[in-house]
Amino acid sequence: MNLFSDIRTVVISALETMMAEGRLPEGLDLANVAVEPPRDAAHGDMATNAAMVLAKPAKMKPRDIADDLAARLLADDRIATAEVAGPGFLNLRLAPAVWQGLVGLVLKDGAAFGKSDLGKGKKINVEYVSANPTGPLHVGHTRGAVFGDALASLLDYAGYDVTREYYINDGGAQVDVLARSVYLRYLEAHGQEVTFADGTYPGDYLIEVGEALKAKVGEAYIGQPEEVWLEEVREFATDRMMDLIREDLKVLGVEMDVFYSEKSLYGTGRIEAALATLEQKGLIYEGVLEPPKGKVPEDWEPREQTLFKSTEHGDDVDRPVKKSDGAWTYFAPDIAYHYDKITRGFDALIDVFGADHGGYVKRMKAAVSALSDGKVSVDIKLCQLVKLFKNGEPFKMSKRAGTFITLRDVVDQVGPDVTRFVMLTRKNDAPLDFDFDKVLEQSKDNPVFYVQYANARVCSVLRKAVEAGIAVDDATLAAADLSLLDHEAEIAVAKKIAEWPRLVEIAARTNEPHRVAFYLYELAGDLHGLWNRGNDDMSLRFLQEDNPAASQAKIALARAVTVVISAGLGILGVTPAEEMR
RNA sequence: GCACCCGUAGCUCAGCUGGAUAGAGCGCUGCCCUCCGAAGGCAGAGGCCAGAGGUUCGAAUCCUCUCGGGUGCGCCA
Repeated sequence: MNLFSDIRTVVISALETMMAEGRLPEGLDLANVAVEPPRDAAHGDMATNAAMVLAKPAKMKPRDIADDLAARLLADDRIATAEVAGPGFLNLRLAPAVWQGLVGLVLKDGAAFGKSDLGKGKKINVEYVSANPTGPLHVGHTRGAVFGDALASLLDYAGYDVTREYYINDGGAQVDVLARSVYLRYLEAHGQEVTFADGTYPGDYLIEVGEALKAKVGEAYIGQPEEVWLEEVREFATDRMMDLIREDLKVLGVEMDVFYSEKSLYGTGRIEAALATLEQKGLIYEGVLEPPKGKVPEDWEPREQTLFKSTEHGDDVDRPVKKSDGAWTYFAPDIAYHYDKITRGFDALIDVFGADHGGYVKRMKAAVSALSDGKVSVDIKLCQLVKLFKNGEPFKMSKRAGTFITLRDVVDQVGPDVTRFVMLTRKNDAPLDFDFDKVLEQSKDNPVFYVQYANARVCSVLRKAVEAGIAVDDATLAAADLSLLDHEAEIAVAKKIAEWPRLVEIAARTNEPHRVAFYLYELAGDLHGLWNRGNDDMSLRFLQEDNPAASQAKIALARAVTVVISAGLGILGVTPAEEMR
């Protein structure tokens, strides 16, 4: 249900009739005909650019097309007025009954209002977080986790078949470092003095892992060389770390469908298979890369290695998949992993990375393009840094000083709902300021509070209505006489609600869940605005003394707002508040 | 040096994947509460959309160049 696409259908069929009747040339391309809300509400409810888009190919004046079209559109009883304006816009006003009816529809459809079939059930894979299993998640991961999770929910809402996935980097050198660090903690648990050299993880969170290892193997590894224990300690430690990470994600309300192990790609022929596929396409060769321009690494020397011809798929230089010593580079299992996603039948892939991985975007796109012959789309979303503040003062993080902020720290202090909402109040590619005090402030400039407060206000009205003996269940409200919603301020709120399905589609098309957060802020603002007008004008109050019919109509509108707020917050993974405390 | 992201009100940021007179919050200015819907409300000022070209009916949005900021840049992950 999307009023804008409904009206667009009316416009398109009118244009087709005009073509059939010879008023327009046959075979015009109508793809660019749009029906949108005008920037200025004074222009009407909807505007179509049809006349301007078609003027040139039809070799006609925009006004002539618009006049003809206007007359035909007026035949639809939903359309009250159609006026030609400006360079050839056709501004439409809809009958009040359309907006009033919409309120009833929202109450009938509930959370389904706004759902879209945009995705047409296509399989889409959203990979996010994918933090190394070497420690707890920190603030930077938090943003990626929230963004990816909200994006996945948004796409689900927009009709995609979504898989949420986490890639565990458990195959590289960093998990060896983890194993050695845990080994030190293990020795420490046995009462030995240990020092943490550079290149090990000194974090306290490994103490209990060392103790757990002691409980498991006793003294078996003491004084033994790495060959004896490295592999088992590595597995033991990464399992522990993944438990920790899963716990962190759970606290934030993130639930993955798939945890995919990098290690599972090694020794199973999968990396070889992926690269063989590239080789068949003539995209693998032995060669020597040019040194990077500008800042040349001091120890740079030309070496022959196995390269992927990523330049044939839009990259700037070819990328090594094997080191000069014959071992795989990090890129090789990544190629295999994405090949695996392709073979699992996904129509589209999304990777959510930190902004510091911006340099890998082109090569990953090249790999997926090559492996799928361009059939599988990849979008790579980069999340910018989170800058922490405490009461307006920058909050510097330092591992050594112990002021390292983890996901758990943030959630413990402000709760999962606030954390998630705030993380989505900026575009993913814009840096985000997160102030521990301001996000908990109960004021209008805190969007989290403002949206929650709107919902809570309506809940309060519903409670009071029940006390007054007025039935306010959704079925009753949907059946109320909604024609009583005749004030322009009330209609304006209904119009805002009508934008919801359209916004969902735009946000899903652009993979930008922050748009949902901004929309909810505007919708909440409209509700607060109507509430405030009730201060001056008693007739605009939701609860009308001794007038159950009017109360039900007005409460239906308020309730419709919360239906949309709930749906939107649901996408963001935020629980709507029923009262503020 | 190259690539990617960014540059919009004093500040923090939206801006419909090309639409009409570019928006919001904060801050600023002015007005408004003797309880019952003020954890505020109403109104106002504030802009060369970094700059210059181009594409077209139409550009903050697309293309090119310049300036300014961030990030990344052979075998690390």
